[in-house]
Amino acid sequence: MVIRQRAIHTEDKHQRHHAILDATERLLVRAPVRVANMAEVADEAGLAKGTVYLYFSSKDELLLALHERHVDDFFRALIALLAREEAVSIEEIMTITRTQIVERPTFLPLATRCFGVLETEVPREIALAFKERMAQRLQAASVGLERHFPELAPDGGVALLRHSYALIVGLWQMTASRQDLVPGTCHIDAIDYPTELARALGALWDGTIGRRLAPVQRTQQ
Amino acid sequence: MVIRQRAIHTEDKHQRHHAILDATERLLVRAPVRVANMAEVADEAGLAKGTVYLYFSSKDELLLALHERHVDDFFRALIALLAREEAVSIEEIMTITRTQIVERPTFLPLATRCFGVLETEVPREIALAFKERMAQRLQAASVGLERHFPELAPDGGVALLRHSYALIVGLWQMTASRQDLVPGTCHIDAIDYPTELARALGALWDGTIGRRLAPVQRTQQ
Amino acid sequence: MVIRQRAIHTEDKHQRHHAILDATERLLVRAPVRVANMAEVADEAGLAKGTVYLYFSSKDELLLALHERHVDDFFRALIALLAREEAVSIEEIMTITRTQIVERPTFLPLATRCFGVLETEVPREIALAFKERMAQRLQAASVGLERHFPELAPDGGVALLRHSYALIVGLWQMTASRQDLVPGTCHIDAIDYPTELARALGALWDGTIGRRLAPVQRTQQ
Amino acid sequence: MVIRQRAIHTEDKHQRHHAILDATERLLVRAPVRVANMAEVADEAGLAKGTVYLYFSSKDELLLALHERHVDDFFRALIALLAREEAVSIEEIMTITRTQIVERPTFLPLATRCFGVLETEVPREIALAFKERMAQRLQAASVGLERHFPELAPDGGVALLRHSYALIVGLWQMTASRQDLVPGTCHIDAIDYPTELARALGALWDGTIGRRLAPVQRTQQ
DNA sequence: AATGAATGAGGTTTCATTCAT
DNA sequence: CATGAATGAAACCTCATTCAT
Repeated sequence: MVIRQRAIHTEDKHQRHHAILDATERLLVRAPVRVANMAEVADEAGLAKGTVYLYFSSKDELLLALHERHVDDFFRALIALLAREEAVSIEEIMTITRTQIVERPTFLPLATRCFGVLETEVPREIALAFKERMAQRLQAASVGLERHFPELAPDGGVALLRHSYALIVGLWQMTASRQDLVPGTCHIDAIDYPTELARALGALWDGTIGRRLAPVQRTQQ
Repeated sequence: MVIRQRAIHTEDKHQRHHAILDATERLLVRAPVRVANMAEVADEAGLAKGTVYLYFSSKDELLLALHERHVDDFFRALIALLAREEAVSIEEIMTITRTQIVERPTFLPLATRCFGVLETEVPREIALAFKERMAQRLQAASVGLERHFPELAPDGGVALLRHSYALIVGLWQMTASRQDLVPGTCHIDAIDYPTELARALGALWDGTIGRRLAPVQRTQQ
Repeated sequence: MVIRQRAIHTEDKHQRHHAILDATERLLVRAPVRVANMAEVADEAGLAKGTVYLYFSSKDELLLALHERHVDDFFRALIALLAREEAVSIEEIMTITRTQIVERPTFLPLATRCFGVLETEVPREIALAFKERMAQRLQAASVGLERHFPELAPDGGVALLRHSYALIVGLWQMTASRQDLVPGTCHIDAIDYPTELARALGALWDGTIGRRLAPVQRTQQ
Repeated sequence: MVIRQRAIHTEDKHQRHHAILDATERLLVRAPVRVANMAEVADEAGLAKGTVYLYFSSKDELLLALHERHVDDFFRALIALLAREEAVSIEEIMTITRTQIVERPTFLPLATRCFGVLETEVPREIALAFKERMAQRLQAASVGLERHFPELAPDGGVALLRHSYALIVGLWQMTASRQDLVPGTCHIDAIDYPTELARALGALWDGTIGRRLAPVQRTQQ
C-alpha cells in the first residue's frame, strides 16, 4: 500500500518491529476497549497484512509484545530509580507507577486482555519465556527495593511488587469508566482510579513495610 | 386454579432462569478458561438455543448474571457474618473469602471475563444497574465492617472491601496456572495463589486497620 | 440471502443435503478445473455460508460427499445390472461405465481432486469410513461379477474392478484436454479419451477373463 | 579466458537448475504428500527465494520440470533396454518400471500433482511443449517395443505404454496409504501396491500382446 | 412458550510472486 | 546475478443472534 524503505539490516528490522508496535499502540489509544484486527494494524503501520506477520507470528503475540514493552518501560524506570545511591522515597515509586502505568491509557486495558491470552492462545513456550522475563525483571527490581527498604522480609521485595501490581490491575478493572455513573444513583464508588489506587497502595505498603505514605491528595486528571 | 397455575408458571420461569445459570456454571467448572458458546449452554441446560434467549437477552448478560450470583453468594455470607453481635475476627472474614471466592473454581475466571464485557458489550443501563446493585452490597457489608472495626476511617469499609477485592482478582490473574513453570528457570513466582493472597490481604488489612493477622501458613489445597 | 423453507424434518434435511451437493455439482460442471469456494457454493445453493456448514463440516467433506454420490450412482447401476438373472455382457458393463463415469463431466475431475484430499486434509475417521464404504460397494459388485464371469479367479472380481477403475482414472488424467493440441506437432496421442479407454479396458478384461470385447469403434462425443 | 568463464557460467547455470530440482526432490522425499512451498525449496537449495525464480518462472513449472526429470529417467532406461539386439522379456520391462517409478517415492505423488496443474495453471505453450516431448519419448520407446513384440498392432506400442502408465498412476492413487486400515473393517483392498500393480499390468499386457507374464509373487518392499 | 435452522459479519493466516537494493 | 522484504489476494470457519414454525 504505502511504499516504504525495506528493512534490510537488523537495526531497520528492529525499527520496523517497533513501528508496528507503535501503530498498534496508536489504535489502542484511539479505542482502548476494542482490540484492533490485523488489517487495521497493518494499515495504520502503512504496511501490508502479510508484512505484519513477518514480524509477529500471530495477533496474540503482537499484543503480548506490546504489553511487554509497556511492562519493560515501567521496570526500566523503576530499576533505574532504585539503582540510585541516595534514599528513595515511596512517593517517588508511586510517581513512576502513575507515569508508566496509571496514566498510560493503554497499559491496563492491554494487560487485562493479555492475562487471558497468555494461558490459552499463545504457544506454551512463548508464554513461558514471557513469564520468565517478567520474573527476572521482578527480581531485579526487588534487589533494589530491598536495599532501600531493609524492613522488607527476605524476598519481600518480589512479593510487594507482585501485590502492588495485582492491586493496580484489579482496582483498575473495578474502577474502569467511573465516568458513566448516572446521577441519582449510589455514588459510593464515584472515586477516580488514581486517587483510590494511591490509598490502596498506601495501605498495602504501609502494612508491608510499616512506613507511612504522605496522606492522599485527590489527584486531578 | 388458574391463578395457581400462573403462580407456578412464574415460579417455573425463575427455576428455568436458574437452571440456565446452573448449566453455564457446570460448563465453566468443566473448562474454566474457555467460555462456552450458547449452543453448549443450551444443550447443557436441555433447552434449545432460542429458549435461552427468552431468559437472557444476550450471552454477555447471561455471563454477567452468573457472575452476579457468585458475588451475591459472597456478600450474603459476609453480611450475615458481620451482622453477628459478637466480635468478628479478620480470620473469619478470610475464611469466607476463601470459601466463596478463592476455592470456587469459576468465580475468578468469570469475574475477569466480566470486567471487559461490562464496559463495552452490555447495554449501558444494564451495566449501570449491575454496578448500582454492587454498590449497595458493598455499602451493606461496609456498615457491618465498620461496626466491628471501628479503627476504620469513615467510608473506610467500602474502600477496604474494594481494595481487597481488587487484590484478589489482580493476584489471581497473575498467578493463574503457576503449575506450568519449567524446571531450571527462575522460580521466583512459584508460589501458590491462596498462600500469596493471604500474605497480600494480610498486609493490606494490616496497613488499613492496623490489626495484625495471624502469621500466614501455607494453605494446602 | 434467498429465504427458503426451513428444513425441519429429516427428509427435508436430506433434501437440503442433496441440494447443496447439486449446487456444487452445477458449479463444477460450469468450471470443472477450478474448485469453487464455499461462498460460491452457498450462493449457488441460495443459502448462507454458515448454512452449508450445518450440513457439511468442511469444504473437503463436501467435495468428498459429492464424489461419493458419483461413485454410488455408478455402483448402484452396476450392481443392479449384475443382479439380473440373464447373462450380462461386457459391453453392457462398458456402457454403464461410459454413462456414469466417462460422460459425466464432473466425475473424474472430482475423483482426481479427492485422492489428494483423502489422505491429508480429511479427518482420519472420515477417510476410513469412506474407504470402508467403497470396499463394501466393490465387494457387492464383485459378487455379481463373479457370478456372471465364472472364469474369474476367487476375489478376481474385486481386483478387476479396482484395476478397471484405476485405468479409467489414470487414463483420463493423461488424456484430459486432448483438444488443445497444436497443429503441426506430434499427433501421436491425439486420440479421444472414450475411444482409448475402451481399448485399454478391453485389453485389461481380455487379459483377465479371456473373453474378447467387440472391436473398438471410435465413439463420438 | 572470458569465453571459458562464460562457458563455466552457462554450465553453472545448468548446475544450479539441477541443484534446485535436487532440493525439491529432497523435500519431496521427506514429505511426499505435502508439497513444499517456495521458501522451503529456496532454503533447501541454499538460495534466496528470488533466485529460484531466476531459474523457474513459477512453482508449477518447477514441479513440472522435476516431474519431467523423473519421466525422462524412466524413458531413458526403457529406451536403452529396448535398443538391445537380443530379446527383451516382459519381466525386464517390469523391472525398469518398478525401479524407476514404483520404488521411487516421489514419482507418483508428483505425477498426480502435475496432472491437475498441467491443464490449468501452466501457460498453454509450456504445457504443450511438455506434452510434445512426452509424445516423442513415447514414440521412441514404442518403436523399440514394437520391434521386440511384433504381436503388437501398428501403433500398439504407444497405446500399451499409455495404458500401462495410466494403470500405474491410477492404481497408485487408489492404493495410497493402505496401511491405515482399521482392524475389524472390511479388508478387501488390503493389498499392497506393488503386488496389485504387477497383477494388473500382467493382465493388461496379456490382453494386449497375448504373452503371459510369470505368475505374480508378492513383492517384498 | 419453545424450537433449532438459518444467517452472515467478522477475523486470521498463508504463500506465490514481485521488485528495490 | 542474487537477495529476501514486502505484498495482498484468497479462503476458511465460527458463533451470537434471529425468526419461521
